Amino acid sequence: MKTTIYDVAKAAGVSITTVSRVINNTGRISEKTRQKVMNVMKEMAYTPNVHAAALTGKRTNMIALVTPDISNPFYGELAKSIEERADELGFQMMICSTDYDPKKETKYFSVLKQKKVDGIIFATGIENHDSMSALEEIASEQIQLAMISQDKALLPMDIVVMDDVRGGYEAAKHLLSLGHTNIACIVGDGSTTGEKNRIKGFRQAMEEADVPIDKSLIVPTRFSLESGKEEAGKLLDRNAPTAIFAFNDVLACAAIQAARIRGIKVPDDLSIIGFDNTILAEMAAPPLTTVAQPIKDMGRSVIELLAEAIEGKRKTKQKIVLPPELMVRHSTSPLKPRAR
Amino acid sequence: MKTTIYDVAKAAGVSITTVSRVINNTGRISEKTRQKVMNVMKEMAYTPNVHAAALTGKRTNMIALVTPDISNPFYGELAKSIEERADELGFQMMICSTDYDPKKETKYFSVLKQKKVDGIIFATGIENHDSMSALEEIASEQIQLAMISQDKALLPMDIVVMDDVRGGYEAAKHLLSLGHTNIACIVGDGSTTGEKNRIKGFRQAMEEADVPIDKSLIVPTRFSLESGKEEAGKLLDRNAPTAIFAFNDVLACAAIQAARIRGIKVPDDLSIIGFDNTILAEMAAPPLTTVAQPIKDMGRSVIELLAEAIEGKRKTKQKIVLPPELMVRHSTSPLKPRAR
DNA sequence: CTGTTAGCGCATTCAC
DNA sequence: GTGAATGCGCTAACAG
Repeated sequence: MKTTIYDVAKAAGVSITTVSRVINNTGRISEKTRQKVMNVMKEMAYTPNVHAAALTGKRTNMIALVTPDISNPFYGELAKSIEERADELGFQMMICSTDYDPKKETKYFSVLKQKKVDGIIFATGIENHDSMSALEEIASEQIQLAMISQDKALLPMDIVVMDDVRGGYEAAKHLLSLGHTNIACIVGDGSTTGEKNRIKGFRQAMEEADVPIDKSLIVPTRFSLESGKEEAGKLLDRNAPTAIFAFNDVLACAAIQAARIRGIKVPDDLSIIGFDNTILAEMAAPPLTTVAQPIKDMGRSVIELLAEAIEGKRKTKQKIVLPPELMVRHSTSPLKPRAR
Repeated sequence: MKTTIYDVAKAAGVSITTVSRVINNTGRISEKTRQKVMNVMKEMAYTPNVHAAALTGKRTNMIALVTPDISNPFYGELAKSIEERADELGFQMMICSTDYDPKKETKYFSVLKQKKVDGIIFATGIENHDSMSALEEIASEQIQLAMISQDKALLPMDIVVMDDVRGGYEAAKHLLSLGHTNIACIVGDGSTTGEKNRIKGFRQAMEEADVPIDKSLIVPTRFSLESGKEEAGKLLDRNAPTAIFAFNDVLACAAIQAARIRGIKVPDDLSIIGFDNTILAEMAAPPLTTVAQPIKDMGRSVIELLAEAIEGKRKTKQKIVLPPELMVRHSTSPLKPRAR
């Protein structure tokens, strides 16, 4: 049978209180009995029952990552970086993939409350109204909250984001420096804070360079490969931009494909810059020039903030903004004098 | 404060047993009191404390997915398909990314035991010897085990794999049907059952076609993009295969890049076929012809098997073998008469 | 059909 | 320094 604290206590000739104390390193115990208990625990291969501990109010060491889609490389890489650091800090991670479904979101909040996770990291906005009330209960139960890669927390929580304004700015700047002025943007549905900020940065750079922005060159998509190909295709048929700023690597790949079908050469006839720097950027042909999000750092930062909050080391919420980094590869090139 | 089963019982004017019964749908209760209790629970927004329940031996509804690397699209997509079905079946999923580190593996096994997860799905082989003893304890504690995409279970467990022999066979067959005979294979370190079987299938097809196999055309890699590019490059410099069978999509992309650098056109001068059919296959330029693993089905199948085992519906272990599917895209083409 | 009671394994006052 | 006793919230005999 499973060995309990009683078994250990008996074998060590002490009370369960003493055993509990050496486990949690609380109270005062003589070095001698501590050693004895430790040895017995090792011999019996004793591991405390987490649920019994949780029942008395102890932490569960579980955190949850709420993400729209783990199969998306960006979230996959994010999850990995969080998991790595979480493991080091002694936390296990539950994955909640909402699949952009508000119902699933709400449902998950309910189980997270039940499971008494120590903290939750949102890699998605919280869109659903029903979710909000569930979330408020969660917050009132001492469960710590944090948000990553989004900046629309409706409740007080720690936040880690990248400087999207600067990201958009640098992307535009790069293209401008190569001589491009006829630049299109392939965006998503425009709802996320990230997108809005990227556009803002883009505008800023264009204004500084005194290049007017043609609104017909800003094309929305559903953030998917299919949708990206379609919209990029229409764009290329309609206008003739010499450069495209895609708001993520998937859309950049889509643009490459759309160009390819039309016999437009990247980067010779058309420069394309992506965003995120996921594995796709390396894989693409040609390899993608892209604005890198510091995924690893972002992941580490959130979980560290969250851990601090869980341990009660800090009561004030914090916001960390990390800088983007331009990765120049081979999908962008100087504007050719007689291009298109 | 958190509302407990006592609060509900009091408010409903019944005993906690009755409440427990309606929660778990056990025993016989009059429809009337059941309704009453249900209403009260809803009004009070009561959710049972999972830990208290677990303490009495009830299931935790937690399962764990042990994977080498969730940031790898293949495992990401696998995780997603498992999570989706798990959610439907009422299970939450913990992610354990071992990062190919035996120590982390062992450590995870220990916490999984503590947490009393209902079941564990291995998407990795179990390599570590220390892990084995930990695993045996786990198995002895009623925790159900399953393995996916690998077939080297050291303990009895349910298994879901793809027919890799056939996958290798179909890849070779496809290339042969296009007229290729000078075919190279880019493999990994050769350790997994999947690889061995793919080679086996490849050999089989070649033999049937009476095409001799040149062993120098089988090049090992570390399964990474970098390593793949390097080895593919050496291969192309050294021999001059007209086709390459890469053992996963990452390696296929690597081969495309290596060819590109050398001015070798895909698929005109060189046909390349991948394996897995991850998002990379769609993204690649040209889009990759590849042997699709039925990731979604595989994921669904394991979790369903596991759930059955957890619910005790079946005592005998089962093995499901799913068929691969050839996805013809644009990275392969008929051998040109005067090619290279 | 419903209620009483005794644990599940552990943390935590209080005493000693 | 150490231990006995109590309760965390729930399930499962056992009685009615």
